[in-house]
Order: sequence, then C-alpha cells, then structure tokens
Amino acid sequence: MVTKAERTRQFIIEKAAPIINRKGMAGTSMSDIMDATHVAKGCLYGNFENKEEICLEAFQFLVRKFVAGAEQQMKQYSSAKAKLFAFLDYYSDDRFCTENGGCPLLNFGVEADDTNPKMREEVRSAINGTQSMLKRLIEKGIEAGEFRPDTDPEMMAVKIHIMLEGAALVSRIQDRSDVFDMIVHSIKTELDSDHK
Amino acid sequence: MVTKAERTRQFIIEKAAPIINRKGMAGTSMSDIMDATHVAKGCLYGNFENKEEICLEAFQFLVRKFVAGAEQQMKQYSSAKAKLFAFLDYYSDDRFCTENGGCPLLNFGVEADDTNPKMREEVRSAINGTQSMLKRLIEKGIEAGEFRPDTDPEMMAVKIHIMLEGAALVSRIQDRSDVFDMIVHSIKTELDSDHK
DNA sequence: GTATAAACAGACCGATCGGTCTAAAAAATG
DNA sequence: CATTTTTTAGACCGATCGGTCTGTTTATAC
Repeated sequence: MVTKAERTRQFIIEKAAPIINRKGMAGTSMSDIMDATHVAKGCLYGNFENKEEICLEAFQFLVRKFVAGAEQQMKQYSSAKAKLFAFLDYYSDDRFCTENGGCPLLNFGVEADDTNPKMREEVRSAINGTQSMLKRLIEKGIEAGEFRPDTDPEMMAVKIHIMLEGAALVSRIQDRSDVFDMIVHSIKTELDSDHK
Repeated sequence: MVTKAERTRQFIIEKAAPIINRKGMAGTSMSDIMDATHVAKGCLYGNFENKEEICLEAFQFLVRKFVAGAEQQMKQYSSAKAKLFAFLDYYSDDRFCTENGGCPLLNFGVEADDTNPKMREEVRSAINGTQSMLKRLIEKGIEAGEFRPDTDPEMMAVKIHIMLEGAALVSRIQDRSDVFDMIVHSIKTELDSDHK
C-alpha cells in the first residue's frame, strides 16, 4: 500500500512544480514551497534531501503530466497523422501553460544548461523522448501515405520540436497566442501529403 | 567628453553581461559581479542604482552587441537574400554563444516572463525589433524575385525567428550544433525561389 | 598643481537563504 | 488500543543576500 509519506511527497511535488516552473530554481525559495503547501519545514526535509531533489522531482512531474495529457489526446485517434496533429493542438493549447507556467523543457532547460549538469541531463533525456516519439509518428505516417514521402523523419521531428519551443517562448513574451496557431498550421501544411 | 564614470559603468556592464546571461538574474549575485570586474562594492553602487539596473543594462548590451555583429556580417552583401542568409549564418555561428552564454532573448525572456515585467517588456521590444528587421528583408527579397512570391513576410519572419530560438535551446542542451545547420538549411530552402 | 570625481577595502545592516534539530502533537497502522 | 510513522511549529545555525556608509586613497580634469 501507499504510505502517508509517499502521498505527502507527491502532494508537495505537485504544489511546488508550477512555482518552480514559473520562478525558476534559483528564484524559488524553500519558504515559497512552504507557503504553497502549508507544510512545515521539517516535513519538507523529512521527505526530501534538499532543494535540488524537489526541483528534480518537480521537473519530472511536469514532464510526466505533459506527456500524459498529450497521450490522452492522441489515443482518441488511430492514424499517425491524426495523432500527430492532436499532439500539436495539445501543445498549442494554453491550458497546460496557464496551469503550470509553460513548457518545462524550455524553463528548466534554459536555467540548467550552464549551471546544473544533473538537471541538464534530465532535460536532455526528456527532449530525446519527445523527439523520438515524433519521429516514430512521422515514420508511421509516411508508411501510411499520410505524409509526404520525401520527408526525413529524424530531421522533421527535430524541426517540429524546435518550432514548438520557439513558439512557446515568443508567444508568451509577446502575449500572442496566434503565433502558436500559425506555427501549428505551418507544420501541418508542411507534413500533409494532401497539400500541393 | 566621456567621463571616467561612464567608462567604468560600461566596463562593469560588459563584464557582468555574460555572467548574468549564463547564470540568470536570480542566480547571479553582486559578489559574482565584483569577482568578475575586480571592482569594489561601493563602485558598483556608485554607478548603478541596484542589481536590477545592472541586469537591464546587461541585457541591452548583449542585444546591441548581437545586432552589431549581425549587421557587420550583413553589410558585406547587397541583396536582401544574401543579407538574410548572412544573418542566419551569424545566428548559427556559436561564437556569440560561447563568448556570451547564448541568446539573451531566450535566457532573459524565459526568466523574466513570470517574474519581471520591466525586463519582460525589454525582451518583447527586442523581439519585435528582430522580427521587423526580418520582415523588411523578406519583403525586399520578394520584390527582387529572390524569394518565393507567395511568401507571407510577417508570418515568415516570425517563423524564422521562433525556429532560431528553438534551435538555440535544443542545440545547447543536446550539444548538437548540427541542429542549427539543419534548421538554417531548411529555412534557406523554404525561402529560396530557385528551389522547386 | 589643485580641486574634484571616482574607486577603494571593508565594516555594517537587516533580511533571507538552505538546512538542522527538538520536543510535542497528530495521524496512520497493526 | 498501542505502536509506529509522520507532521508540527519554530528556535537555531552559519552563510549569503542586496544594499548602505564609512574614511582614505587614487585618478582625472582644468
């Protein structure tokens, strides 16, 4: 059975994650997390070794949450094309962003890359996961004749991913959600074998 | 004439900028800046109001430096197409990155968007500047018949920019400079009216 | 050369940081 | 119920934070 400590640990992670995602690891203090969880300091340090462990867990929680949400949307469809398009729509939906503070790959990646090798490695493997999922979908879509046959799956997967990350940044700073729509539309058109 | 104080101020900004760009605003302390400049605390606070002012100036310095470098490359060419391609090559060159710690729009933008409205506004206007420069170049390139005539300059400018930002993130985290080359090549192909 | 401007080293400030510890209360578990 | 696990509030720690203020020294500028 699941112990109380495990439940508390999970509760803390869920409350802390959106804060760390928004304010950054260096910008979030343990008091911030205490405020958000209404949990005593001893409880935090009873369930986690230190602040860094909370950050690590928070990042992984956000990634899992995002992936789960995306799969939820994608499993409604059977074709590779419909699944991929559902993923793009999920990504451009701002619900995850407003609830959690934006793409964790972007937020943690930018902060970690020069300062935190362990976190950087976590981000790297999460990026790899996203890109290889996209690659598999593209390959299946090509086989099924849904996507242009001259598409390079690896290249296209990377390209789609970097466009989504770039759009995540620019649309947030400029407060222009139409940037996302535009990019997603552009990706769909580029993939779709129906378009000339 | 330029006073000593102005020179010192500039010197501090130049030394502090790469550090803040790498470690972030919250992650950089005044002691970090003192170490990098070998300047006393009183000198820092004699030339700047507070830490935030240094961050603001550091950001603007990095943007100006980047723009200056880009213009340096672009002015060697006369056609819009050659200028734009030179910009892309400059962006994908990792010299600015290794010297200064990556794209300031990305680094400052991610940290500022939820925590620092003033900085956020600075980043926003710098993004606008980049995009409108790209837009003008694309318009001229279309007029000159160098770019596909069915290109939407506004959309294309945004698209190019977000691809560059996304590539800046992913290539740094994955330590894959080929990502940048791939993206730049893809952009060139998409624009070029010579390609089918 | 003299007046002024600037930088110095560093003491000092209150606040906050991450983290430890304790003793008592509360809750979960058998 | 009794025992074990967990959480509590908060004192406490040394370090560091951003920032102020000395008095002195050192450049600069006319």
